[in-house]
Amino acid sequence: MTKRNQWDRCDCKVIHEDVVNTVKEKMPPEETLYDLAELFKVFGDTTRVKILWALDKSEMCVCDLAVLLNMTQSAVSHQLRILRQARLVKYRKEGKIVYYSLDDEHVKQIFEQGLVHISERL
Amino acid sequence: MTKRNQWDRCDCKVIHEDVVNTVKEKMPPEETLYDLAELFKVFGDTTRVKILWALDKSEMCVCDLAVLLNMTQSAVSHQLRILRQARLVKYRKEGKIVYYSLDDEHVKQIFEQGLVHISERL
DNA sequence: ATAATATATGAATGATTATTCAAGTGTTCA
DNA sequence: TGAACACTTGAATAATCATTCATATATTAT
Repeated sequence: MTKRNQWDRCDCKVIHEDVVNTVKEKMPPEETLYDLAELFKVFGDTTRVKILWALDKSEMCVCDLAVLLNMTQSAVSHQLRILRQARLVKYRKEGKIVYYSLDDEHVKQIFEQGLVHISERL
Repeated sequence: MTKRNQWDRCDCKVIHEDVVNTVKEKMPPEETLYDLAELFKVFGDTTRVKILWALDKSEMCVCDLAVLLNMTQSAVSHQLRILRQARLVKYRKEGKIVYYSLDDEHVKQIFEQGLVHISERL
């Protein structure tokens, strides 16, 4: 008596086998899809979207962003670290003040594509 | 003796007041930025990225996707619900089989912009 | 009607994560 | 030197979320 698992119960794997295999061949490497998801995860937070949008308008220091977003400077700093690690923002120090700015010209385009999608679902 | 809060300790709000105000005026409405983040949150998961990528290549049923991604049908179905709610995929029923396909021509463009960013950080 | 199949879904669980709090580093100014 | 400032960071907490498991619905075949 062979034990059945979830896969054995699906006939599609036989019926659509060639479709699945063709798609499988066309899929990018696992790592690429993972990196892509990780990048979008960074965009998937209101605070970070606000920061990126603000920095697209003007270079700003951490304190400016905290005032603008009405958040603690600590919370902003934590989010800036994530944006730094994703190489979406860069910074320059001027005395004790740290000025952040965008480090990617594609951010705006990604946002715009997202906005198109949002505006279409009315 | 006036109690000081976090905002009182920051001089930037005085120094950079006009910059902050100018940026504030240029910011999109709160709701737009929230929706944008919600959309990217949907893209911010490896499973969903894989599903979207696969559906861009071919219409597929839930079982096909489960086999392709080596996941349980239940897990795939849960993620498809999220993609449906975000209006990124649509479906058609054929008997007991449900075929899913992409419902947005911008998905590919958003992915491509993301890939450009990833490929540039070497 | 019953069994098998394809999919959906609610509850539970474990993992991830945004924010807060407290403490730290480094710089400027008195 | 020391106090104030701008910012960073680690730990704790609370909220969110992906997956699993069990069950439910709908369709087809016997």
